[in-house]
Amino acid sequence: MQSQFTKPKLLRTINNVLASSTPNPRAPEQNCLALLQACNALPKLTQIHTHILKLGLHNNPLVLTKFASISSLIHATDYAASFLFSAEADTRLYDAFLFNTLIRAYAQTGHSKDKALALYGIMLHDAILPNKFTYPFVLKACAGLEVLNLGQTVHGSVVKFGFDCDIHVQNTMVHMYSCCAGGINSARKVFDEMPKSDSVTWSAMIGGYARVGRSTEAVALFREMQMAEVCPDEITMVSMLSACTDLGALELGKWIEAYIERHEIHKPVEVSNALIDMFAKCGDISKALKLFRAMNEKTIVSWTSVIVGMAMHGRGQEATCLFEEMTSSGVAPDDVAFIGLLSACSHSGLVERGREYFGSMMKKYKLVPKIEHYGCMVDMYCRTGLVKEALEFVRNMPIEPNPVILRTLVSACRGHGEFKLGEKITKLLMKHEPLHESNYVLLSNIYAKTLSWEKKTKIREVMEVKGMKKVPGSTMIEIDNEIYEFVAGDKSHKQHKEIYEMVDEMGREMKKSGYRPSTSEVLLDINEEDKEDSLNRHSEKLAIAFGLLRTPPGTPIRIVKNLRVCSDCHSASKFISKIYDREIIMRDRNRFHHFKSGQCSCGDFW
DNA sequence: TTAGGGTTAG
Repeated sequence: MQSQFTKPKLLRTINNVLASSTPNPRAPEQNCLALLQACNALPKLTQIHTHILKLGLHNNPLVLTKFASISSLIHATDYAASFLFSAEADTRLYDAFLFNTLIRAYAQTGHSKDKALALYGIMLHDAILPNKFTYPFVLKACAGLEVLNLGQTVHGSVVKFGFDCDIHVQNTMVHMYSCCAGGINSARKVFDEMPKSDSVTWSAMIGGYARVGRSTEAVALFREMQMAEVCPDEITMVSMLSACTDLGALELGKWIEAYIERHEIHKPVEVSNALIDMFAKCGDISKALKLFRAMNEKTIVSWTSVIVGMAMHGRGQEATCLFEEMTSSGVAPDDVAFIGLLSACSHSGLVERGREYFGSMMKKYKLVPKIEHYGCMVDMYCRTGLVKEALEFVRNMPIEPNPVILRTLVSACRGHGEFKLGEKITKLLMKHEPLHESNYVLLSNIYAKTLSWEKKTKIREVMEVKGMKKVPGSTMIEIDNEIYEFVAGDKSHKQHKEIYEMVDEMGREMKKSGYRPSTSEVLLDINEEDKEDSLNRHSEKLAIAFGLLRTPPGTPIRIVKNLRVCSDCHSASKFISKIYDREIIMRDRNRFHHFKSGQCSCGDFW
């Protein structure tokens, strides 16, 4: 459109026709189409709109379709829709192509996907038969809105109208189901029943598994894809890299990188971004930085990925430098970049800088802070022990604090002896979210800390009655391209005997070096000896023991914990890194810990 | 004259 508009001849045409009081009566339709072709801005569109009405073409499907398509190109879909679906319009005269044009426009824009579905509803109401192009748009809208029920209804129509053998429609169906909460198994069912599949089909399913955190299945499916001799493309690679990132599987990630090179797979910016994110979150931040520096074209996503990576590795200072470099290079930060930046300040205890950046969001960059940004600030105050400031900040927030923020406050209260206040906030939370298990866990932990065992037991009983369970802590380790997962007290592994012997040996050696188990962190009403035993069976220690057994001396041990690392395992890892001369790289829910020669990169601040 | 899968945070 841009190039057409700059053509002076077309400009003259549009102005001449609009100025003329007697448009060519023999070809009003062509006249309008030519006008629309040359249109690239809303003021012109409104003039053409008047023109269409003047010529009595408001029921001409050809003109209306062109009107809709041009409108969507210049982001004026709402304007077109209000004209096309005004009270006077006879929408029964419209065809599928006309509807598709608007549905596509709405399905592709961020906040208007519901309008795409509304139009599909009108289409069915007016008995206008959808065609094979309608469904990919409609399903995309369902995927974006994550409306499983509606998606299932649409699935029914697809079957009813006989479009269920079209591979494009089926692929979007897999995508739609995999985007909706609780829909992943339906996605797999559609996937399994497809008579033919291509790289899009496999990427949609692999991406779906990666999205819901069933990354082991994503990896398994990629192996099946190779067996089925379907060639993966760059999009499959991005999905696979997401899965590696989720699993913390550095070796597999490196293999994917090599695969891309070996098969000369096209490397658009999204692939590089996914690689940066993978290396950063799998523990190799220097490689992530190296890739980032080598990129010719950097997008806001590239910058944000590397900033977040730095933050996770406790290099907050460097994260802020990268942010400064980004803005000087002319890339404007968005709200996601600010979440990365603020969490970098939070993770590195840069309170003053965090405050300054938060202030600059509105003043300098005209961005309105969202609840997540307020959350970062509360997190920052709480981590640094500034509980009073955190409470003051929440009181002065222009928006209501969400449960995430309240839970951050409660944790801080527990950590800094403000038990009464913590209890008060938690009870408030439980009123609002009676089925959210972490509220109960928080309260139960406060009772454990204040040695109120009776109250704690009662909470646990309530949880049991309501059928809630605490998410079990687990630690993963990747050895020889296999991923092993341990939970506390795990005996499911073939080598569990050797692992427990190793754990005992580790305990003896650590005690010789001055390690004292932090039994105060064990929130159970048991004696000291049992507490020690319970600490030794933590998933982190089991994974480290397994790593010591199965990897060559002197090589680093990389482990991934699903929750925040416990303080005893944190302290034990320091001792182990020194005693066994091993670097231990641990990713927990929030960040990385690099243990080396008895020290941790986080400086005990996490 | 219209179609499908992908990257950053939470």
